[in-house]
Amino acid sequence: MRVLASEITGYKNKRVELAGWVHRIRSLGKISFVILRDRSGTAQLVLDEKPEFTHESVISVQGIVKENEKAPDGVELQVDGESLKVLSAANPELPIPVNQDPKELSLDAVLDNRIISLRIPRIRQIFTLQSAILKYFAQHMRSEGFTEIKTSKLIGTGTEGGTGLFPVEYFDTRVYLAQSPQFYKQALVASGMERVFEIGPAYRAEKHDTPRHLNEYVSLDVEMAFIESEHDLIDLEQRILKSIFQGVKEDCAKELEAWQASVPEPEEVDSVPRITHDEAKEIIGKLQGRRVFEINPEGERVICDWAKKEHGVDAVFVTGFPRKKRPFYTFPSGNKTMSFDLLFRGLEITTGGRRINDYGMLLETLPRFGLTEEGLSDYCQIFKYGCPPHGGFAIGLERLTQQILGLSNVKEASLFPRDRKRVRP
RNA sequence: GGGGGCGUAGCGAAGCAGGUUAUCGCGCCGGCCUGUCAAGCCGGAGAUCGCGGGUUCAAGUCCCGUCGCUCCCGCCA
Repeated sequence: MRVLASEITGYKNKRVELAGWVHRIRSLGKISFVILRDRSGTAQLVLDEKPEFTHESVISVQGIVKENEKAPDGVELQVDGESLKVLSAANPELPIPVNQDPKELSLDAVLDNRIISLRIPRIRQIFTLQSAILKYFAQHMRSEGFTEIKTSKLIGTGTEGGTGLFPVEYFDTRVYLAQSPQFYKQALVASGMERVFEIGPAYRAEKHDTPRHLNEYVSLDVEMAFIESEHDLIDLEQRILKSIFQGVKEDCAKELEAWQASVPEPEEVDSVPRITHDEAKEIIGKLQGRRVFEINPEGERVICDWAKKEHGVDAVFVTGFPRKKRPFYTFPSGNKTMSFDLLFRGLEITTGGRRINDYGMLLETLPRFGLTEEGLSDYCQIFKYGCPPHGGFAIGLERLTQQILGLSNVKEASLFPRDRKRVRP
């Protein structure tokens, strides 16, 4: 019966089968050591002959688990040569090394050879951690009575004015890839679900090419009824982040350690300051010694450094964005809005806010953004027949992953990133 | 969309006051080796120097164009 590499310690002096990829071969002639890798980790095999297989071939072996202080983990598998099976031979000329530190590899080499680079333990850890984020996000949402939804990614019109749309040929008409599930999650709140969340792709046809942009990313979307202001949403996001961070800390201790990374403690999440857009500009201006008109990426880093120093946490909620900086559906508050961003370790990972839920207010607002009721008739329908006050936000999955691990490029946090030039593999 | 940097073997790099056969590490192939831990030692193969054009007796090296990558800005999650 097959056991996992990480489990053999529990099978001392027993006969077991291991199966996996050949991670490393150290042949000394009459004795050879092979590091076998499977989803759980690695184990050392001892062979009495020179291996005939190549690195990264998939093999299965049987043997007795023996204790030996000279073995890497104190135990190793003394392989019964007869039992060795090469299940799938790998070409010896690997495009990139799997058993070396990937820090030396260029991002291009890693992404061009994605199928192979994901075998590199350190790289696969990124996605183990990302999986934990997804798990604890969904778990937390359910614990607060949110319904998980999956909405169409083919839409008739855009929602996030300003951001580009990818046109899609749809029979004899043209539709677009959704920039966000914005309209649908609002519609479902109004449908009576009250609280919904969606984990799904979002598409942005921006020609940006930066270490923090993807043209396709995974959005952790939340929308909730019966709120009064963005502060209810910030409270919710803090609870979500605490769950995610605690879960990641429990499940991914190994990954965090390997990456020399850490997640904020619950007290730190609780102490993330909430400052207005105007206050943020003032603080950044003071620290940079010049007037600040917009919060640019450098400003985002500066304000997070400030939060770290003043509040002991490397994150900040920025509220009160001016109306013209936010989409038309954002609930106004004077010439500001009930909206917020979350900057985490110098990068924006969330945008959200209360939405306009009053039909009349919406109709008044549309012209200010050059929009018409006719052009947004489906959307306007949501508010015609009773829609509670509500709001929501979205967390960028890859960005959150990137910031937790300190990755230098968000593409590293996407299994198969799509950017301006890359549509493969 | 604007600006900077870089393209040399499968991977990572050196060579760039122009000058014989383009160098190093890892990997790969062959040999030796019974306790390896990025094993070690010996030998070997592997490069149209991104592509196109130009200057020159001579171009990886200089000039122009082009493609690709990368970083910064704008915009966003």
